[in-house]
Amino acid sequence: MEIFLKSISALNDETRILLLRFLDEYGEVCVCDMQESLEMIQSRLSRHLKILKDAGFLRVERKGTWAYYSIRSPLDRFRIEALEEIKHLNLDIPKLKQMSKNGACKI
Amino acid sequence: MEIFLKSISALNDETRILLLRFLDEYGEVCVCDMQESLEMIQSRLSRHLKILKDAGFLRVERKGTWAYYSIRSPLDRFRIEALEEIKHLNLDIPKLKQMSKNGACKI
DNA sequence: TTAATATATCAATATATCTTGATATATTAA
DNA sequence: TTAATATATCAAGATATATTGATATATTAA
Repeated sequence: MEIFLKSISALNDETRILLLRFLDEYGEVCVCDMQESLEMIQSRLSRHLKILKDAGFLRVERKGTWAYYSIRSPLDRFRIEALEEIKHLNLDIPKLKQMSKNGACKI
Repeated sequence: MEIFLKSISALNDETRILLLRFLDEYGEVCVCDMQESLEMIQSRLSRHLKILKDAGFLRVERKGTWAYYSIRSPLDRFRIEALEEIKHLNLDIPKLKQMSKNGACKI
């Protein structure tokens, strides 16, 4: 599918809108911390992160066992405006729980 | 639904992407001409036009029996960028058939 | 290499959206 | 007002997408 159409269908989901807002807020977050913070089961989270990455919104960096996701940079103007609009939605952003620090993550 | 989310779900359909591109190309077009040009049955066309209008992309002006649709102006930056992206998709735009002129429209 | 943890993918069901044909409403002209 | 044309909405089945639990793969440490 064309990348713009992919972006649109990626944005067309409340879970993914929240993921974008969350990462926009906290920067670089590992999957296990997202599971805790957003209270999502792993398969669901992983699926949506992949869709956002394939649509050009996210980048991943692996550090050992963990995968750290963040908003890709630089973004094109369409995606920048989309993130701007998402910011204006005034969503409730869950607090970031950093289980990965001090090795407390046992997921 | 929030207007931005409406825009996203409005864009998440190939038929509507084509309608936007078509109106971006030809300006102000009446529904009966769109039916002819795009070879869509009336109910389908009407449904998609309503979704695009409710999402803030289109405006309608009634002139007698006919309803003329066009891209709304001014548009916010997100929608401008979206239209720009759609332009770059290089879609095949059907020729405009103006049956409404000279009263030839008998749909 | 093995065990433990983290992440990705698969398959089935549930949910949402599109298309179509039928019907309802609106406008104009006779 | 009635007839004709244009547009909008409704309801049903068809199609696409999301969620979930199960399973597969990858990485690290012992």
